[in-house]
Formats: sequence, structure tokens, C-alpha cells
Amino acid sequence: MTRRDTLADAATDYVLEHGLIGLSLRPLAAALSTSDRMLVYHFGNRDSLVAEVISRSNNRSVRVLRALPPARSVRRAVMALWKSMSDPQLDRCQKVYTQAAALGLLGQEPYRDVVQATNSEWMRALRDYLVASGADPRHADRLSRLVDATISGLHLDLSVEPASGAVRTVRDLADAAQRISDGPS
Amino acid sequence: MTRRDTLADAATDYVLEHGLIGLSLRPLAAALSTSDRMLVYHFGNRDSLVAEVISRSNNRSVRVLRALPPARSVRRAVMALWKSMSDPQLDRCQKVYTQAAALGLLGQEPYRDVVQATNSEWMRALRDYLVASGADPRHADRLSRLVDATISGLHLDLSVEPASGAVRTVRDLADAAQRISDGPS
DNA sequence: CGGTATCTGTAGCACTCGCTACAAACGAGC
DNA sequence: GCTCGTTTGTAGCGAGTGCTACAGATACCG
Repeated sequence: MTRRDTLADAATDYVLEHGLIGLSLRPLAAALSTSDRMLVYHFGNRDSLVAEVISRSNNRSVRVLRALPPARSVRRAVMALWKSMSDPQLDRCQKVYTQAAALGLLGQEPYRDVVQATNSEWMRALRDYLVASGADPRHADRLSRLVDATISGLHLDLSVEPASGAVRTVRDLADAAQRISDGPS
Repeated sequence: MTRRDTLADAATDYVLEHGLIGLSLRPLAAALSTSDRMLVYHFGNRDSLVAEVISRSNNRSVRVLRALPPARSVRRAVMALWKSMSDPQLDRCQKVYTQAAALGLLGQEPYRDVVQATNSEWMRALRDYLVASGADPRHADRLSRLVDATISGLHLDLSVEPASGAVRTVRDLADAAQRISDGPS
């Protein structure tokens, strides 16, 4: 494990706690017991560092998703996915991704490529998981898109209004997903 | 129309174009042919200005939603809603909201109250629209939560990967929503 | 040992940030 | 005309930003 790797890992931890948007080098460096000078030396510049953090955060969540044991139905898969994403660890990865994606919504988009790569990797893992849980492969793309969109949107809603009946919505989504996988093309 | 109102309106236009996240007073003031001094004078400080912009952006989108003629079914309502939200004007309002919400995901959350108020206003309008389009009022909360989460999540997805089959996902959502409104409690 | 490439610390540059002190312009009411 | 409250302009403060120049430390390789 090179020094750069160590720093990147610790920086990812820091971002998972303090968020991506206001990130600046000096406080980050202080938390890592180093200096901004070192961060710039190892990563080239701030943007490259942030891009690497986004990528690493995503790798962690993809790893968790890929380690999920397949469920016995699409419906159960969606429920299990939601439950697993409620784990604080994965939850924060999702939040970091959302912040990265939100940055590119209007105006500057310095991390477009990383976010895009990150997203397609996640979608592939989600698709595989649904298929492994019994989803009709012919509908896997539709399914994973619907599931991903709803879950990430729900995630955002939940952070704004924590009292909302999220579980009910997830159940509705799970039913819809099951129906799509079963139903006619 | 007081000077403050004029400025707030123009600032909203500016934010809808340039995004909320990197916003700083001097470039904004320059675009409005005034000075940062004036913005601080009229709004007190930067955070108040941003909060007002968020609120105004949301007001615009709620106004559009409330002006939508009721559809002949829940299914059609969801499709019409999506179509209407693809309008660049409304699209950008949604993006500004997403950026505001994403800011509060981790770390600092200076706009939590505005975002919360904004969201509940939007949800109320959405609920009313669905009910007016024939949704069972007993399921209206469930429905609007599912529809809102999916659409906003899809919106984010779409901005990252524009080629994804969003329309298909919306149709799936519309079907699911129709079923919820029709089906047993 | 000497030389070389990798790594780290100090100091600082040029810039932008939000915000403010001070004073000048302006218009309405007496 | 004169005052008084509102609005605007100029200049600048203190802090924080990303990043760099320069020099020192360290470790590996001949």
C-alpha cells in the first residue's frame, strides 16, 4: 500500500463524513495529519483528488452490492437492497455520489466523467443483482433503471423529510418491479 | 415591485442558469448590474439571498404544476407531469432544488428549513394534482411519494447518462401508480 | 561512500470570498 | 430650502482558497 493509496483512503473516509461539496485542501490535510502541499504533490491538484475520492466511495458501495446474496424474488431483492442501503456506511456513499451528481446539474461539471463511470458501474452491479435474484434478463435494464431512480430519489426525499413513509414507498416499488419482471414484455 | 423584489427575481434567473452550488456574490452582482454591497444591503447576507432564491425557484415550479389541467387518469397524470417537467424552465427549477437538497446531505446544511418548506409545498401540489386526476384520496400520500421520488431520481440519472431510456421508466412508474390508485388498500 | 530519485516542511503568492466602515447621492415631507 | 431616511458607490479588511518555489530530509543503488 503506497502512501498515495493510504492518503486516498483516508480522504475518502473524511469526505464520507464531511461531504464533498465544501471540501477544501487544508482542513482535509489537517484531519489526515499532513499538509495541503502533500495532497497536491500526490494527486496533482484538487480536482483529481476529488475525482479519486468519488471513485473510491463508489467502489465501496459496489463492493457491498456485489456481496449481497441473491434474493428469492425480485420483490425481496428490492427490499433487501433498500435495507442494505440503509446501513450508514452505504448510505453515505450514496450521499457522496448524489452530491457529485448534483454538482454537475447546472454550471460547472468538473467530475462528469467520474460520475458517469461510477454510475454505469453501479447500474451494472444492480442489474446483475436483480438478475441473480430471478429477474427476467430481458427486462433487467428497465428494472434496474426504475429501481435505481426510485431508490435514489427516495433517499434524497428522506434526507429532507425524515418522517416520510419511505418503507411503504419501497414496498410499492418492489411490487412494481416484481410485476415488470413477471409480466409480458 | 420594490427594488429588492426585482433583484431577487433577477438573481433567481441567474441561479437557474448558473447553478446554486458555486454561487458567489460578486459575479452575481455583476450579472445584475449592481454590486455585492447592494445584495448584502437588500438581503442581509449571502445565505438569506440563497434561501430566497430557492424559495422563488420553487414557487415557479409549483405554479406550473398547479396550472396543469387534471388528466383523465392517474397514469396519464404521471405522463403529463413528466412531459411538463421536461420543459427547460421547470427542469432547471428541479435542478436547483436538487442542488439545494444535496447540499444538506452531508456536513453543512444552511438551507434545511427552506428546502423542507419547499419540498412540502411541492408535495402538496403534486398530491392535489393526482387527486384531481382521479387518484383515490386514501392512497394519495403513497402515490405522490412514489411519483416524486422516482421522477426526481430519474431526473438525476438522466443528467448523468442522457441516453438512458427514461420514457420507459416513466411509463412503468405511471402503470405502478395507476395500479396503486385502483388496487386494494 | 557518493549520487540520485522520491518524499516532505516552510513560506508565501495571487486571488476570491463574505462583509463592513464611511461617505456621497437621492427623493419625500415639513 | 432643509432635513431625514433610504439607497448606492468606493475602498478595504481579515480570512481562506488552490497552488508553487525552494530547500531540506530520506532512502535506495552504484
